[in-house]
Amino acid sequence: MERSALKDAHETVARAGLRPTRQRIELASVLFAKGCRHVTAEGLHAEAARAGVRVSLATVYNTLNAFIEAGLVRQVAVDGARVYFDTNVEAHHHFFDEDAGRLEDIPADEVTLAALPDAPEGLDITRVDVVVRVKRRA
Amino acid sequence: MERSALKDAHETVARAGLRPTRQRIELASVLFAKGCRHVTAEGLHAEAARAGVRVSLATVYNTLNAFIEAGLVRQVAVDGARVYFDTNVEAHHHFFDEDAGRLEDIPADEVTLAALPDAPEGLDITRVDVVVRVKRRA
DNA sequence: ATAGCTGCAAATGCTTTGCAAGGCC
DNA sequence: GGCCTTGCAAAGCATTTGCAGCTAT
Repeated sequence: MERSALKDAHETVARAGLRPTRQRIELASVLFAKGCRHVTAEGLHAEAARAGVRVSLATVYNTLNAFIEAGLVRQVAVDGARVYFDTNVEAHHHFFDEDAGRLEDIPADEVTLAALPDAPEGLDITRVDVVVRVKRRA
Repeated sequence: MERSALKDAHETVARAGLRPTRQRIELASVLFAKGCRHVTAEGLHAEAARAGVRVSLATVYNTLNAFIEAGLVRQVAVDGARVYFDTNVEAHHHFFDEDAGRLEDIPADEVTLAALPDAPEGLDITRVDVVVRVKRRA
């Protein structure tokens, strides 16, 4: 872990209005080090451990939930069994590989929604998620 | 529960290649009685109980899973906390009310996907799900 | 100092499973 | 009769929470 990565992570956490604790900074630096990613809590915990970062799984959950609230990451639900956390908070969509249980980004401009119905009375649209489910060719 | 509804349900179950047991027939008749619906296992269990149908929650899960396998219902994952079962297996999309945790169908022809990327190498698209998230107006 | 975090372990909530008893062909 | 299904209770997972101790400001 380079010094600059930790410094950036510190800034990211602080600017999000969260107290920059050791755990949050280190998790942020693992999370945002390599571009956009899709991780599970368990996965991030394992990766952090591999990087020599000591954090409890409960803290990983608490931290990810705090990051969601702060708008640093987004939650993606595709298969009911587990929740994915997406470091890309820009408008975009997903491929979901049903065999591997893996998510992959689709840039927003590669999906065009030509028509969309109005939201039911009294409700506003907050987001439109498109999930393209894919499978190994038979 | 009318006799004809149970007879229809019996036929539905049998035609799907499942053994038409009392529980499956009764659950099918509750499930398919009123057009398209979105239920949780717990919800169906409660509704069945209200209709005087005795079934264990475990059997509701087993039955719904059997129905999925048989193509009678479809699973919808929108919020990670619970799984919804959709009696509409035709192509269509969903509104998801984040406040109420309720799903509502959007007919396939009200959403137009003008552009869609190719699936990654070696994978085929099995389905495209569009979820329009809505919220009470602030 | 003090309000907010962390870690552990226990609790929770949804879903599945093991196994004996019962039902369908 | 034989195999599949049911029901109950217990197990299993992913996630959350209670609480005592620690840490950033």
